[in-house]
Amino acid sequence: MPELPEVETVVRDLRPLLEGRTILSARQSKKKLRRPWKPQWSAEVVGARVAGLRRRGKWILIDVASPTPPGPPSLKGRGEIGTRALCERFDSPNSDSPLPFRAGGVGVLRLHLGMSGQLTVVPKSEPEPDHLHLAFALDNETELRFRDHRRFGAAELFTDRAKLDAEMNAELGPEPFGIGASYFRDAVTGTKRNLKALLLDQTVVAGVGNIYADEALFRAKLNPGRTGASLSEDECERLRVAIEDVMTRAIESRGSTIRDYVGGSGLRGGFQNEFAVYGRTGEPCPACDAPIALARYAGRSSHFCRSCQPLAVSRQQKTARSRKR
DNA sequence: TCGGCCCTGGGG
DNA sequence: CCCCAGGGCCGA
Repeated sequence: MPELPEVETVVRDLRPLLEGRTILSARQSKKKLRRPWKPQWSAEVVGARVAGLRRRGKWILIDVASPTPPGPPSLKGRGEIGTRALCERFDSPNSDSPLPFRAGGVGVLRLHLGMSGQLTVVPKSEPEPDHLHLAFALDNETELRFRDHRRFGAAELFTDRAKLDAEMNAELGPEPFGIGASYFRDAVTGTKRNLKALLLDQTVVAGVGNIYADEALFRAKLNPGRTGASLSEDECERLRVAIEDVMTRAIESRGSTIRDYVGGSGLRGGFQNEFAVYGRTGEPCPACDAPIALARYAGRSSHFCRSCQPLAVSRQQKTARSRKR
């Protein structure tokens, strides 16, 4: 489901709700995610303070100050948490004594929303939804909930932040904002893969998924089936700008909600109302009224305008060009 | 480099 | 029943 704009919206929503808060207890469902949360991680994060929220590509990164290992003995090796003693010990608003964190100890909670993940902060009184996988209590009234009905998501805890960042930078390309023009041109023209596959490849640019690949290709007036190697320098630049542009606009609209997606406080996105091509098969192209076409590239549905995004330069265009010269 | 697969649920 | 879905991994 969620691509970069949706994940960014979740992070922005949750930042003020989570930063500085202490995780008081944790519980998890029995069903496994694609990358499952290990029960021992619950014990490790309880008592930890949320130091910050970040996004890298489609990944959500929650930096937490590690709980102290010596802590209360009852904490160790417990999968099930949530005792009153913990609440009182760590959440006393009057206590300004520093929490017993290991010096310099930092961990990162890394989440991926897969196709159907939702990460929200809600009142505990809200009825528990289906497919809830993880819940972290923040105080007596509020909890952070991660649900994912298709279970393609991921929730993991890493202890070495620098190592995790290095690993992610090795696996992911640059963020779509301010991509170097020469980097992008080389990445595109150096392969015979088609443009749709290129945009979906997280090592080329991080964060683009099926919706925004189609929308960016429409804005750049490029056919998803074109090979990277076939692009001119000018076309590469159009695509680079289109990606940045569509991502920026989508974030401004709080992402797109088609089925499941909600932001960190449960709000739906709004960019689905601005789709030019995605999910609009057969409807008129916003630029030329030709019906939007549907084809399959890189195993994914691809929506585009055959007239605005021609696969090959048409005879008419060739003629027009030669006349110009 | 590509299809198949991991899941659940909704719609035709 | 069939096919489809904002993603990504793994094996031919």
